[in-house]
Amino acid sequence: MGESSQATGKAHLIARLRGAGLRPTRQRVELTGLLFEGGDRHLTAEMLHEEAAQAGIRVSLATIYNTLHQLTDAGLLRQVTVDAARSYFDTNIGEHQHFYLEDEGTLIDIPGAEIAVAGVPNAPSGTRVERVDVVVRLRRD
Amino acid sequence: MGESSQATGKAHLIARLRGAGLRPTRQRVELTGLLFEGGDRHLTAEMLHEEAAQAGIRVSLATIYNTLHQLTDAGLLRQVTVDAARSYFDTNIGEHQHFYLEDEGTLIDIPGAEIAVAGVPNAPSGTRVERVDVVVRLRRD
DNA sequence: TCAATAGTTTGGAATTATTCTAATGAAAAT
DNA sequence: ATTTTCATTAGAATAATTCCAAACTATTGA
Repeated sequence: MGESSQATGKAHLIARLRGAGLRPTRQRVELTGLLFEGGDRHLTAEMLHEEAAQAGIRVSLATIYNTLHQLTDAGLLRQVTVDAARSYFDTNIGEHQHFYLEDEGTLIDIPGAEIAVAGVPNAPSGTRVERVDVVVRLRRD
Repeated sequence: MGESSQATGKAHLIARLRGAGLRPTRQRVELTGLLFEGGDRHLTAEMLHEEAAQAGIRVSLATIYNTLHQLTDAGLLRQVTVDAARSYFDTNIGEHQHFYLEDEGTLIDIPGAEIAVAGVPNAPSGTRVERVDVVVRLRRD
């Protein structure tokens, strides 16, 4: 019963997908459920695939990739490039930056208000700044 | 004559490799020559391999990768992660940041003095900050 | 100087993340 | 209900990178 604000907010998810111009297919609804109903998350395609499997959701890896990219293009996810080996997708699309724990491959958000980059030179002519990414790389000591 | 500061500073290259604890093999000397005798550069393994080929240097791609990583570990190169698809290696190891032209996959240095990051929170306990990377992503407009 | 040792290079196979493809299935439009 | 459009899927294909075992080279010590 009672579909609390988070759990199983299916209608909400469907609206979200529609808003992004995406058909609310079974797979997309279930994946966006996993993605957006657990606070801020940083996941790779493999991680999401695994999580879907655990949850009993049948989705191919190809669809995982498709969906992650579509959501990214729609501005509902942000792709984070910190490790050449894999791509992370961040469900937090607000302004913020990251700590990256290189030893474990873990990302931690740094709220946008706390951090500031000063002195960025003008973008070369013919280009515009799309985003400024800050990655604070950490090592266990 | 004296081997001007740049051109054909073979002895210099050998000393550099020795200093890094690496045997000055033919391949390493030639590759470090390409890397360090042309100012600040940003290259991928494939780019260096190609460049070596052009210069008539016979080296396998495996050795290119080995050498790039060894030089990186020795602190003579800095690996730059801006694109999930490939790794760049930067011959400028001084403090600086980068513009990244996403449309062309090109990196441009931003001198360290010009840019500053303020408000980085303390590193979580048990970790230390290894480096703060700033990437200003550009798009053609 | 030369053999013994330790470290290096190499081609090709192997691995890994990701993308592509063509066929099948499902949602939207008529 | 049917057609049209878009999505999903398994598996093949790609691309960057790493691994491997054999062949080679620098260094060391007699």
